[in-house]
Amino acid sequence: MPKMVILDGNSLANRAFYALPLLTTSDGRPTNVLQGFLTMLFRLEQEQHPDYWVVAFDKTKATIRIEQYAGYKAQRKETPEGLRPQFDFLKEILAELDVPMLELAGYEADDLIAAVTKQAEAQGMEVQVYTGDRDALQLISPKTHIYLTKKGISEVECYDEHALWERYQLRPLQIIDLKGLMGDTSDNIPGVPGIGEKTALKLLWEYETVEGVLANAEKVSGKKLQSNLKEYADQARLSKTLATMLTEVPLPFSLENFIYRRPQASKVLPALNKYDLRNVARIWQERYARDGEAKKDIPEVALEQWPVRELSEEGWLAQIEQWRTSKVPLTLACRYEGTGLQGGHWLEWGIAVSGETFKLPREEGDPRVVEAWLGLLESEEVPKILADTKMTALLLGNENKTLKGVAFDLSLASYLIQSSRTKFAPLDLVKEYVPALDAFDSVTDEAAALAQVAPKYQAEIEALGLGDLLHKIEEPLSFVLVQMERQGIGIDIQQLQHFGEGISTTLKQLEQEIYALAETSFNINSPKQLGTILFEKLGLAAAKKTKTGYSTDAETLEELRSAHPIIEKILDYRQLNKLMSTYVNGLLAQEKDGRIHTTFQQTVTATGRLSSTEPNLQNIPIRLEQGRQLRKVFHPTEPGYLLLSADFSQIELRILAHYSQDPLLCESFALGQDVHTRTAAEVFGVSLEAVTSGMRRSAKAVNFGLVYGLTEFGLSRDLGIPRKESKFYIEQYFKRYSGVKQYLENVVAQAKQEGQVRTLLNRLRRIPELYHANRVQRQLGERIAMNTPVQGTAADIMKIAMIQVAEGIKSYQAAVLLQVHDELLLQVAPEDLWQVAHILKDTMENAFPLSVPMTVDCKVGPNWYDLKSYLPKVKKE
DNA sequence: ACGTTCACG
DNA sequence: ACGTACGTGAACGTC
Repeated sequence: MPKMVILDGNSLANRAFYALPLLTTSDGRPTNVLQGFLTMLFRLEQEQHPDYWVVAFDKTKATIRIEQYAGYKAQRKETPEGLRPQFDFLKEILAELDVPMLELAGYEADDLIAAVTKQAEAQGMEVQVYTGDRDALQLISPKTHIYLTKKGISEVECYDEHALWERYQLRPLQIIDLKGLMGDTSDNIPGVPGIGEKTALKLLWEYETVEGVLANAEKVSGKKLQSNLKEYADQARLSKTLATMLTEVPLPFSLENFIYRRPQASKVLPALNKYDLRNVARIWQERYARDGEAKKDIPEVALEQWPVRELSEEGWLAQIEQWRTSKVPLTLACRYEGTGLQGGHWLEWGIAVSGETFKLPREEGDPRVVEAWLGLLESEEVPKILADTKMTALLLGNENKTLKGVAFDLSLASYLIQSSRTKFAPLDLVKEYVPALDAFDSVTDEAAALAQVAPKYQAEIEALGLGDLLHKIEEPLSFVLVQMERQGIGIDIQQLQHFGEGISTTLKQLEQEIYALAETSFNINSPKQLGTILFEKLGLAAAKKTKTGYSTDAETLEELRSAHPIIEKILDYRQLNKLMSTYVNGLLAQEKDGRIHTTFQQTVTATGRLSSTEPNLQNIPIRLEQGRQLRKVFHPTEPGYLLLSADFSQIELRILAHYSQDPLLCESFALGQDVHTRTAAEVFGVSLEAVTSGMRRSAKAVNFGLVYGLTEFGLSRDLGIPRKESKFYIEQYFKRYSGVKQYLENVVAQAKQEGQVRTLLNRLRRIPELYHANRVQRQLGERIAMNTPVQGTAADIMKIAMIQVAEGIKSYQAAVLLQVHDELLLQVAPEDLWQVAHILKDTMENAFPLSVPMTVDCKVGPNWYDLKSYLPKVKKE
């Protein structure tokens, strides 16, 4: 049954005005009604999911009732000063929210509500009326429920026939009689003098209606009451008439005008911000985040069943030929066994095109048909719409076929629209527009569904300006990642095992020493058991706590280093155990034919970076020498080849310089200075020559922090200095680098306005945290707003570089093996080293020119540990 | 399934 | 008074 929700605008606004303290915008406009009304509106929207909704308002002209009774509402006070303007503000915001409003000259909101209710009931709808006015209880019916505001405004109480009976022992229409007898001072309905709610109820319980009461006036107890009923009989009848909500209103339009449309974030947030309605914006944003971002203003798609066309072998050949020449986009679904790199292979294809589907199974298929089909998949000319380009390309690659002609990748599109999404399976992609869908019945069903939602994704990509990012960066990048994953990186298993044996020996020793010092054996890997030993048995002072108990992380233990000899052993144990379990054992488990093939995830991070799994080759140790040794086991897959690494120098700070145009930061890069040294000179007010290593270290931490959204706490912790000192550094920094300060403030302010930020290449990240009820979360949102454009732009630039590098080195004996955010690792034949290194450096430095120069440092060597600088930086004139 | 810890940029 | 630097993935223990 469709659901119609009707709101009594005037009544609710009044309620809100009196229920809430008088809040104002910074320039003094009152907003408490807006806050109260909208809070309630959003709550009911979320809880009730109306199919139709409308807010009714009084029209401030003479109403029919004044013709009936000159005194009607005469006693009513002037609308209070603070309330009146809020009606206009409210209507303005409701318009932005696409909430239909209804007002009609000569009628009160009450009457409009009654008329809409009756009409909606007649059309078989369920009706909910939200009001603070008990008069509306007269509308209750099996189909209509009234929601009365409780104490505040956002709390409501639902009345149906049963609840009404519980409360008053009256039937809905008797509410009119109740008012006829007792009157209503606020509307100046007189009623009968001496009759309040108590007496009126008693009379109605006995005699049902005003007419019944008047007819039996002699029988009622109480002389004064009897005489009043006689004297004011006409007034009682008139009062009853005045209290009756009119249902015969000539509504100038149909209920279709009240169809619910999901408010659009792009209109809602600016409208709320205009009135400083931060709390309301927060509620909206939370709801919007919970519901799933992309659903916001997207209509659901009604999936059609597309018929499956059966073809003979000759028919298939003819059909494939027809697709080859017609070049209509084919939407593909693929069922397969195994996974991309583990020799997985396709089982059947679902093909959807122009309202029809086709199923091509590998098994019964005529080999000629399969060959022809694979030829089509390899054709650049035939456009394909796919759910997962990378997996498809890997599967085809397993039989030496090269996927070409990808016109639209739905997973990547969805990721660009909602970078926070976690599920990109075909069913998830379709469910975004067809929430009720549970499963696909067949591969043709899946292809048809994908084909029907694809235009929605395409439209959304266009609307958000993400087309170039999708087609020029993410889609081409998929193919580069496929090459890299297939190539893998060489790993020296024997060396790794040897490395592991050394660690094992040390670990066993440390284990025994720890047990001896603790005078008991326990599981050192259990933070819980370790905490008990350290802080209870050994009585060490617990500094931090976690949710579940004592904190035993390295930072905490470091503080205790001098307190007990066991601490140092534990820290060593932890470090070695990490190397052993995650790296030695982890990598050994992943090795195949002397190589490691990672999987690069292209739709995981919120910022646009890649991630690497099974194994993660983006977090191989480097900072500590002991772990760094591990890099010795990584080498080229081809004998005699060299590893060539290239990393962007200070890419994030350069992007910050570009964004902020801060003169000092830009100059520093333009002159090719050491940026940390320059920062130290500025912050400490000394010459470049006078910068000490300590000063540089502090400045470096500040520079790092900047990119993360600098905090006093973070900096003080990072440098191990008091908050006061870190505060001083930050102040000094922003004094000198005021352009950076200005930029960071601007990006946060803009993010709060728009609820999102973008990178230089237009990548989008929505930031619901900015509107979270929790302050800590909101501050996180601000740091995200500062960090994402910088980190995300770096990711964009690296992706462009990867595509160009892969293309640029094609004719050389070289391959890209890994990407580690700001580093590319290649292997190259010695004879091609010089040329490939030049191409690499040149391509990366010019992938996306900024207003400051980009510098790439190259290194070369036999393995990932022994790398020496190559192509030393050329001083620019 | 979740929390803690720690490896990387 | 609180809880904090941004972005990830893996191993392990605990529930």
